[in-house]
Amino acid sequence: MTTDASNPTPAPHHHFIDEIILADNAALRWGQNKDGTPKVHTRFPPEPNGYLHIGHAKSICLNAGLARRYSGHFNLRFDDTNPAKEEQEYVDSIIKDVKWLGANFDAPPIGGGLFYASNYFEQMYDWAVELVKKGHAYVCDLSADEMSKRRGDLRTPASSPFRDRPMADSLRLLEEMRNGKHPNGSHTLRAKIDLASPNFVLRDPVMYRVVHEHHHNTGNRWCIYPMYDWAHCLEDSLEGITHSICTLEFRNNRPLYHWFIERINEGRTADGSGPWGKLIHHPQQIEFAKLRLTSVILSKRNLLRMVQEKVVSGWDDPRMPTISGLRRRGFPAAAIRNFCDEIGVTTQESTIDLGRLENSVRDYLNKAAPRAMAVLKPLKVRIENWPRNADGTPVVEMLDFVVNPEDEERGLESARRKIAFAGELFIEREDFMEVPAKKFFRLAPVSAGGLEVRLRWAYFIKATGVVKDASGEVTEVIATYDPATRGGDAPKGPDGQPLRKVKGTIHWVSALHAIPAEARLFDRLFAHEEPGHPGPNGEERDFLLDLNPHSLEKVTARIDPFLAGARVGDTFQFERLGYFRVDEDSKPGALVFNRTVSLKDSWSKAKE
RNA sequence: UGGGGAUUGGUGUAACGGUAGCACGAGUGACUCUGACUCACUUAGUAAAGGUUCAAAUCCUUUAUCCCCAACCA
Repeated sequence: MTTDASNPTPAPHHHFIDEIILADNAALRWGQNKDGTPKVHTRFPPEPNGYLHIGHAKSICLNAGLARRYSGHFNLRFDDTNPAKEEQEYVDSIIKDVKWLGANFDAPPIGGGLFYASNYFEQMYDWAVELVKKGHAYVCDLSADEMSKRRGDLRTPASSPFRDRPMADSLRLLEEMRNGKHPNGSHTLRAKIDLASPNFVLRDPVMYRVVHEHHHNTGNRWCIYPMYDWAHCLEDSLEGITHSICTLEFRNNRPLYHWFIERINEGRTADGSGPWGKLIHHPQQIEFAKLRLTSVILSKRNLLRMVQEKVVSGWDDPRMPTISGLRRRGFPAAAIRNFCDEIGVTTQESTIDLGRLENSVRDYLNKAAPRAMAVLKPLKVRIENWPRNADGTPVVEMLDFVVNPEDEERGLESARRKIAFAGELFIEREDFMEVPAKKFFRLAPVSAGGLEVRLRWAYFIKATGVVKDASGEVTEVIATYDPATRGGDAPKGPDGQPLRKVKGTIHWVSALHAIPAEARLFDRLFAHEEPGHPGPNGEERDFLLDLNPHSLEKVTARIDPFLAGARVGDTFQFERLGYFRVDEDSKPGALVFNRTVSLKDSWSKAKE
């Protein structure tokens, strides 16, 4: 159903990272490829400790997009340096999600490859030994608690009694740590930088800690694991990354990123003639503002909590902002990409209205999704003057239905299919009012001032009466149709113009033919724009207090029998209702549709 | 309290000393076999105060507000 041609990606917006790359390329700062083009190599480096979400999509689109734009390469790399939090399940889901988003790390033209930080552990260890030998690192015996106490504060420096430990001792202890001779928390390897630095990141940061734990990739080969700062710059260096793009909170870490590489490069030369061999590649770190969305939680910690506390059905609950949740909800990858491009890339933190994301989805699906008719909350309409066969059964007519009037290639001439009409149907309960409000263009009894309306692609009808149950609720509408309006067009006069017009067109399904299906209607998960916003006295509040109790509504809809053949993942526009995707929970003969997003509705807005 | 950053219409984002523009939203209207889509018009902004300059969103000074940093997380 979905083709890229039907939705050309708009020209990408230029931002400050483009400026940096353009300047680097002009100066050939990162050298050239074999064909002479300047090198550009980016990466997306998730820790496999959770599922990816829309915020990661911004980073993925940025990094892969830059690689594409500058004929560069893009890597997917797992920053798997903490076995305590990481799992294979997350690795698998991340690979799937990144591919689904179209960031082709494993295929030309941008594919740079799939990598694991854990595959570099041996090299990292060698370099750590090198730093000890160069006098830039030492083994510290302080416990985490003691180290924290000795961290100092804004005014006072940190301290460690092990800072001047002889190099030989540190070398021996580091090897013992690696060989499993020491328990968790007993020792760390620390960089010897500046215990009085106003930047806490530089107060002799930990490079390695002892963690006796199984690792999803390296198994039990290691019991010391590198910290982020020590590992990340080396991973980038080993992969030849030119532009290491991360989020704003790593700004304080940038000096350390450079410090480590510079210390390794001490005593190294371009031709390898120095005592320590060849220089290693020194990438550039660039920070940008992460995505924030109104009414959306985007922290792995809190998303994990929602999964664990079963506030949602799982990481892929269609209300979740995870990539897997959005996919299941029906957000196309191309729409997410368009969104990420539209919102821009800057260094100022901002919050995007969730409506922007939904608009990107509507824009895309409007062009791409075939139409169908379905009724969410049915109200029966009986057409009293509908003809019957000799045996008393109603006549069944087959009418034309346009598959997608927004199809750019063919417009209204696009494919048509047949839909059955037999005089008895369901319309949306909302499309009928016993006493019509002002500006209500839909069905209402003629006696109450109701107008003639069009049943889409079928006939003009007028409501002539209602049937009510004991409680006074309308259970059925009696109507008459005009046979001269077959197909939904009014008879035309000699000038070719229709002789009359109707204000309202409503959707319907044939009561004799429609099939039932479950429709899941979603609203935002949180009722407040800033979940967990501070209370009236500035006190902290649990973000779960802002949960929207009405974020999920299930209804039994009546749908066009044509949809019986729909498969999981298929997306349709149910006319006037929104876009719906067939959910994984569907079973043969029992379809489940997720409403991806509703159509804009200026009538419901006008009512308010 | 130290250090590092950020402030342009309701929201997001351009303008790199020389006409404050674009998008989204909102409003109005047109069109319409989806109250959708599309189209037209309207709306509204340089955080504050000083200074430099022929000229300041842009440079300088001060102030205000917000974000990040004292994990053996990333």
